[in-house]
Amino acid sequence: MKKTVSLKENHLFRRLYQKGKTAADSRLALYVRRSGREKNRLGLTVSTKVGCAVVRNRVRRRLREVYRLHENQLADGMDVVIVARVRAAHSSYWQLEASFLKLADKLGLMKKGEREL
RNA sequence: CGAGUAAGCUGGACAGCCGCGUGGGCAGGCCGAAAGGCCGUCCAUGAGGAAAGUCCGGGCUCCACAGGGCAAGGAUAACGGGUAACGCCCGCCGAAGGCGACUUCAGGAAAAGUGCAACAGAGAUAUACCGCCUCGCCCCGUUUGCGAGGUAAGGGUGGAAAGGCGGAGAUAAGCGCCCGCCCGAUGACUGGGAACUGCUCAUCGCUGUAAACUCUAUCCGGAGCAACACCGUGGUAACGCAACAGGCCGGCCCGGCCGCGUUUUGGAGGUGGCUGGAACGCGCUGGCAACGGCGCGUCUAGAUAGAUGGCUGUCUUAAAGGACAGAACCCGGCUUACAGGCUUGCUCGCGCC
RNA sequence: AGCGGAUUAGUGUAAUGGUAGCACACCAGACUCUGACUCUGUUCGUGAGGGUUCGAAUCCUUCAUCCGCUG
Repeated sequence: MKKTVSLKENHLFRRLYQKGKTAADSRLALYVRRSGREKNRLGLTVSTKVGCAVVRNRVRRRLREVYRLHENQLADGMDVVIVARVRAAHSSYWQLEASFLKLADKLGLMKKGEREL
C-alpha cells in the first residue's frame, strides 16, 4: 500500500470515533475524517467478540486486501478506520468488498471520477 | 466377514496474476558532508499436532541469602528403572472392571495419637430395647406383673452391628468355649533385585474416613522477557555558573515567554535480549521398554497493532467455499479440541479349506 | 502474552461434609369501592463433566464463562 500508513495510536482512534463521519451496515462500520496529510492512514479494529485468533486474522487480512485493491479510487489525506462486526466472521470476501464500497461511497470517500464505478 | 481393543502416521498437492514479513545481493536511482535512510529489482525463506489451556518441570535474567541447619508453608507417595528435571514416561506388583485382547486406580501409615460418622437404630466403638434362661417378691403363675442376675444365638435400623457357614459336646439359656470347611491379619519358611507371592506351620479375629488434622520418606528461596541491559525527549532534586545580561514572538515602543552545565531520579520512544537447540533426519548398536551410545548429514519463522491474503484453474477426494485451530524468550511433559484418511499387532464370534 | 480472583432462585447475599437459608422481585389470596401500603402463602437453586466419601454447594481434578492487574 504505497500511499497509506497504518494508524496505531489509541488516541487517534478515539478522536476519530468522536469527530469523524460514520456509516455502518450489518458487517462493517466505517469512520472517516480528513487529516490534511498527504497520505491516508488506515486503522483496522477486530475485537475478540468476532471470534478466535484465526477468525480475526482472516477478517483482518480480507479487509486489508479490500482496501489495497481499491486504494487508487479513494481520496487523499483521509483517516479511515474499519471496524468489523460479528457477522463479518461468516462473510465472504465479495460481501466484505460490497459493504466497503457502499459505505465509502456514502461517506464521500471515493474520488469524483470514480463514483460512477 | 463382523464386532472390538491397543499403538502409530497424516492433517491436501500443483500452477498463473496481484500483494506481505525477514535475511542477503545489485559499480542501480534519490536524499545526505558522512554514517546511513528511502525506493526499485533479483534470490532464499516464512505457523501447529495441538502453536491453545497455563496445570507441572527445567534453561535464561534480576532480587535476597551467600557456610549450613531448623521452623513455617507447599508438593509428591506400592516397587524397580529412564530423564537435565518433573506431579512425566517405561516395566512390574496389587486392587477393581471386562468372556477376552485390554482398561482404570492420589495405590504409604487407621495396631502412634486427635477428630468426625447426620437421620434411623436398644446400641456407632461401646451397648441389654425386645427376646431367651435362672432366682426372689406379690394375689403363687400355663399365660400375666415387679426386682436382681446371666446371655450377643434371634429381631429390626444403617454405608458399617465385631469373621462367615455347618455341627456336636456342653449349658439354666448361650458364646470360637470346642470341631470341620472357608475368609482375613501378623510372623516363620519358599521364589524374586524389590514391591510382592505360594504349599505349609504358628498366633490372632482388629468398623470406616488421612481427597479430616496428623505421622513417615523425599523435594521446594522469590519474581517473571511487560524479566533484564544500554541509548534517551519532557519533567523532579542537588551542586556549580550566570543572573541591570542574553535568546524567542512582535515592523518599533509597550508587552509576553524562556535560565545554562554536570550528576541523580525517572522512563515517551528506540536498540539488544531473539533464536544453533537437552535440535532434526538417516544408518549401526545396547536395552523387554521408556531411553541411551557412536558415525554421517542439514540449518529450519523471529513479527512488535503484529507478516501466509485476494481472484482463477487442474488433480486426489463423499466433501478442498476447509475439522480443531495462529508462533510472541526457549525447551520436556500433561490436559483439552479435532472432519476425514491410512498402517500394524492382538482378542471374540461366524463361515470355508 | 504473563499473572491473580470469582461463579448459589429473576437480583443481592448466607451456609462446620449431614433437610440449601434470608431479603427484594414475580405470582396467588386477604384488606379496600379501586389502587398503593400492609399481612399470608406458593414457585423459582449450588456454571458443566469426572472422582474421594455411607453422603459433596463445600474436598480433589479437567473444562466453560466472567472480572481485575501489568502499556
